[in-house]
Amino acid sequence: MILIVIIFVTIKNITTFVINMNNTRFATIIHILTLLAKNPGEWMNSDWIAGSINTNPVIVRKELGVLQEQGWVTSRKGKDGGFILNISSDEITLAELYKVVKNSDVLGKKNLNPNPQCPIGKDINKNLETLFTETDDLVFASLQRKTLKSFMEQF
Amino acid sequence: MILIVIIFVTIKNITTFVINMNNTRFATIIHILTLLAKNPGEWMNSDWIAGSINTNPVIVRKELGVLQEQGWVTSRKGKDGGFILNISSDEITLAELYKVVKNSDVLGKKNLNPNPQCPIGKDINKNLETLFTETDDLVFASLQRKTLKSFMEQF
DNA sequence: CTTAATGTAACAAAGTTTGTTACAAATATC
DNA sequence: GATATTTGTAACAAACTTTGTTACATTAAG
Repeated sequence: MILIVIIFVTIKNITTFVINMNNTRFATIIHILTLLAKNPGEWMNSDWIAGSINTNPVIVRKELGVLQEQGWVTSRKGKDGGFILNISSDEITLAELYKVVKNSDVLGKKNLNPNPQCPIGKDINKNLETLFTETDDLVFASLQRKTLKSFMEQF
Repeated sequence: MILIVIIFVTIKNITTFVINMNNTRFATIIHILTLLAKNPGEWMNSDWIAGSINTNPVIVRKELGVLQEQGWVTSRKGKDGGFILNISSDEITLAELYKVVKNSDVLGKKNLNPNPQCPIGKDINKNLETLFTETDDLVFASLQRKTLKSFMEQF
């Protein structure tokens, strides 16, 4: 008995139906900080870090620039240069990390100009704002209870 | 017995994960459903709905297609056609709405191929998965306590 | 038959994120 | 001082997402 099953599936324009927000920045900076926290006092360079994450050293340096602005990291140029953690890992909460890379609300964005002459359109964004803020606050509160140290100690 | 299965799948532009929802789909579908809930028994057409949201009717019909798949909405073609709510608004939680539109974690996507020879890289995605899931569950639990009805009654 | 509406494919435009190249500036070591 | 190495950053390119648009087949009412 020969059963030949040919399943031919063509999926077109899949992005129309799939919500995708692509952003690895949280994953990237927590990876960087975990590496630095695990290697205190060592000047780790962007090439090495990029090799661990499997990304580009320039991306790593850009993110490290952000982390320096927060005062969490110090850099040293030149030979044997690199980056070290500038603060104890239990002084950084994941909420602070999230804040650094967050660029929209958890539930997304509001539509820009709902119709002010429609009873729903008139108030939708005010009511969404309440809902979106409440949801974000919940995430923040949870992340505030977690530190880089506790994350790092899992490794 | 010989079983030959040929699965030929052409998938264009499928992507994987996301950080913050950087889009308006949640706002759009909750707007649509609020309109329908506020006008029970009325066949509202996509043009009218689009006018309230201030977007394109085709976008609205696409989203309404998704809502129909959930069984929440019924459509009628032709003259005097349109859409009505097919279920009581207190039977739809915002968690269900979110699920329809969400395809990524709140904290974003993971880096794809962290270095398995690095102690951090080796385990980072496993540990991020735990954190990401916990955060998502929190959001989901909160939204599960809210219904379309309670949202709609604010207007 | 005409008019009006959904359903959906295909494409276009706009926007965002990630990766790359290039090079100046800084620093350690010889 | 010369050399090698590393950060800092701008400018650009590539890849990917999201939203909007056009077009038209299908359905239904009158």
